[in-house]
Amino acid sequence: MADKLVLIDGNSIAYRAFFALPLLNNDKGIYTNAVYGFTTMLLRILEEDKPDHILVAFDAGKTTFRHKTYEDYKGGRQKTPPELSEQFPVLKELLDAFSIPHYQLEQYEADDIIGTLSQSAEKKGWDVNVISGDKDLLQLVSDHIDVTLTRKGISNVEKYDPAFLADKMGIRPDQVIDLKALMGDNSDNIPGVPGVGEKTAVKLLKQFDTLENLYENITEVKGKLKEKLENHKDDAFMSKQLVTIKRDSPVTIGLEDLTYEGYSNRGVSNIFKDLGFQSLLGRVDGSDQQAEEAAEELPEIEVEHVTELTDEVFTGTEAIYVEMLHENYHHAEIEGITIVNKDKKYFIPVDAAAESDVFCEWAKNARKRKWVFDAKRTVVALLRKGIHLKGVEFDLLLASYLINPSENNHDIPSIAHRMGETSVQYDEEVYGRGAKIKRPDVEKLAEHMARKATLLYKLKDKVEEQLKANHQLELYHDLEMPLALILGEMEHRGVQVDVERLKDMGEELRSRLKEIEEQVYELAGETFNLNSPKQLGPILFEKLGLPVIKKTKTGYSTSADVLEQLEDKHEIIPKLLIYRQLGKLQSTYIEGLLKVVDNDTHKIHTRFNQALTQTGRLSSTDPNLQNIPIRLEEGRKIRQAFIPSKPGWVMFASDYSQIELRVLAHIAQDEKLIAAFKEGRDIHTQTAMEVFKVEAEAVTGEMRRHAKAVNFGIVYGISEYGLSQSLSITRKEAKEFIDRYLESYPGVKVYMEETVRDAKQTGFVTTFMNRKRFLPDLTSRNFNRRNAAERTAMNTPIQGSAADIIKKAMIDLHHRLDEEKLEANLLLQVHDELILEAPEEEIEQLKKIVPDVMENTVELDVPLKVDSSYGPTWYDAK
DNA sequence: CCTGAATACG
DNA sequence: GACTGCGTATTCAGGA
Repeated sequence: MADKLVLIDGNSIAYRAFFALPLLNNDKGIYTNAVYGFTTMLLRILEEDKPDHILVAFDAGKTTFRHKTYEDYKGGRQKTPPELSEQFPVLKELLDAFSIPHYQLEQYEADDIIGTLSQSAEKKGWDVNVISGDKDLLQLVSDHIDVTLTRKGISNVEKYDPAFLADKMGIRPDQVIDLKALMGDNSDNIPGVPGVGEKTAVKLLKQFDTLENLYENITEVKGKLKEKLENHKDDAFMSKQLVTIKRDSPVTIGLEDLTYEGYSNRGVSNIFKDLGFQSLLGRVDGSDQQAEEAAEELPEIEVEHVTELTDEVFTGTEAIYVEMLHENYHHAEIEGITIVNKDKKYFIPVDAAAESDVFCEWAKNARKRKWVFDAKRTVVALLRKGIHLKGVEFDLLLASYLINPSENNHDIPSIAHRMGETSVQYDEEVYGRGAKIKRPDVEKLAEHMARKATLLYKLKDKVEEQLKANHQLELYHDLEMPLALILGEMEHRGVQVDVERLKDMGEELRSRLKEIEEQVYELAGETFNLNSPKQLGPILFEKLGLPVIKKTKTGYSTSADVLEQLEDKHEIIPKLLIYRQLGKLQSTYIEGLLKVVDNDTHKIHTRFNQALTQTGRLSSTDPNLQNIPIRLEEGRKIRQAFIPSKPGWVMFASDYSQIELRVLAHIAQDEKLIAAFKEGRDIHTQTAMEVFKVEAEAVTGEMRRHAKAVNFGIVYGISEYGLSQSLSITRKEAKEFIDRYLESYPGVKVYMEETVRDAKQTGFVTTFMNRKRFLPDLTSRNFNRRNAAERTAMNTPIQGSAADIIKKAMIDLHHRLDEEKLEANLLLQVHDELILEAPEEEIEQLKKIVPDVMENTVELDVPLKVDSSYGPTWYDAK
């Protein structure tokens, strides 16, 4: 096989990576985002392309030979930000660690180096892959030279060969130069012919083939275009000269210098550690060996293995850590328990603990203080063994989440490493990952667990200080910690499921799906995998000739909103929509739920993730019980399978009405919005009256629908485009709506502006209860990122404060049910509603108590409104 | 084993 | 001119 050479345009890729990734700096305070992005791309190239030769080419200095032709070459270009320039030396160090050659040449650009070397390589019969973000490089494409361009960001790439280029742009590689000569390039300050864009240029080239030929036959061009071409003939030819990549630049490096023989794992992982690229460590080979080495560097630790427990083990305050090697603590086997206090470290087999009165008494004594990581996980797991853990006073997981929800690794070793404690290995290093997870010998296990438990001790004061500085102690102690225990109870209790009902629905769906499937094949004239958009696309848009509405990066979009627009164009479309709808029900909600129902009890135990969302909401997994269908009747029937756990009981549900808009009214202190809610008016009608300037009687259904969309949009941090899409109106009309909305509710307008301004100052936004969210992208130079961050700044205090409120309501309700000695139990929380099960006799009381608690858990300047309902199944609680 | 498209919820 | 509404989870196909 031919040798493979990869040539990377270093500046271009670093530049792309820099703007694609948030401006993160590592613990040493140096910016690393460009280096990081470059590295992920490099690792992928090495893994996928497996090159025999490689080079990273860089631009040299400020001036190039092109400046002699044209002084203003690359003029007007923004100066490279210093945050990026400072990363180039680091990048070169990193390449050295990878043993990858890099090269630059005075007076020449990376393009010319690549152009020259790719020519020589091609002559030798090598296959070349050029990697860049710059379309100019496409002129190098040939039978043996592919050019891979980054699209959005850096992970998203497109590989061009001559055929793909022809398909995509309609031109040959050598015409790329003529194309650029005509259309110019703003970023390099290449003039081209003003008024000629890509479309016109391609058209001209299709007709005339080359720039030279175009001007020879200029008489064939008509009108304004001809005039423009003639007036800027010189510009066009100079531009052509500028964009032509030199294929004979005087490089002092040869193909023989580009041989790549792999890198030293040790060197690369050291530089990764140095730069703080923890997540990439797993991608360099030999991590086993590395783990061993890391383990050897750990300080000695002495763990006492005990099976007979005595009171002396417990000092009054201990860290307790319960290990499970699998995520789902409702089923995972407990590997052991570690107790660490200021004196000693103990490892206790779980059965020894469960059988020990001393241990169980200690556990359930709330006056004995316990420090843990993930109280909910710990408590639920121990409960399965009959151990009731009480007196939890510190939860490192929740503390870490509150300090910065955007950190995505809230495990003990990651938190510790962030805080400068390296005395622990990552779980993956000790236990392995994914399918390779395995229990180490008990000595190793005990040591690793003890190290983690010890860190609870070490980190407690630090994180609590930080919570205090953030004014988050109340949020932590009075909201999240008590909530964790309530959620634990809910999860452990589970929800009863009517398995037979689910199976019956599944049977019916199965036959209906089969029927539709056959009809679709009939209409398509062939069979294919109906679940594959990739296979469906060509059938719809090529074979059946339906109009293409939207494309995805991998092909035609066949999403529901596209299909809906094609609904009357072909009989097959409605069938597809129904197939999708029913297929989702079958696979996710029938089969998916049946898989996780406990065979003995017929209950489902979800897990609520309390330390995940960026806004403070909960999420639910394994299964997700927060997205059980409701909007369409077909799907809603799934809820008939969720039933009370005892005969004579009912499902009882209470939900907040428009909590987010009410929260908005309160924080924005908008008088009109507040008044509307105080007077109990229909808020969407009210908005319609304001926006359309009409009386209540004159509000049509259409007007109300539009007003409703605007209200939603406002909560999400509206954009004209977003609103225009959701209402299928023009952007101009959408803008009109938004402007009129903000005129009508001036308080909201001020709130939106102030929130974004303050957030830019401080770098974060907060909620009612001082939940924090950092938004580094607010200062991004990337338009899209910045805009998205601004919308997030507007939305998070609203969504997050609503989350605070319902969480507090859950705690209050839990107390209240206790006080009132009711048997009713909380089962689920779905963002703005609570689902309980209760004896029928309690219905009348609950109808008062639950809304009472939810409505009064906080006092806002607007009333909170709660609607309740109940019935024999969840479906009926509507 | 991971990613992207699609679809479910608030 | 940027190509776009906020927050989630699961399933399937398809490519390493």
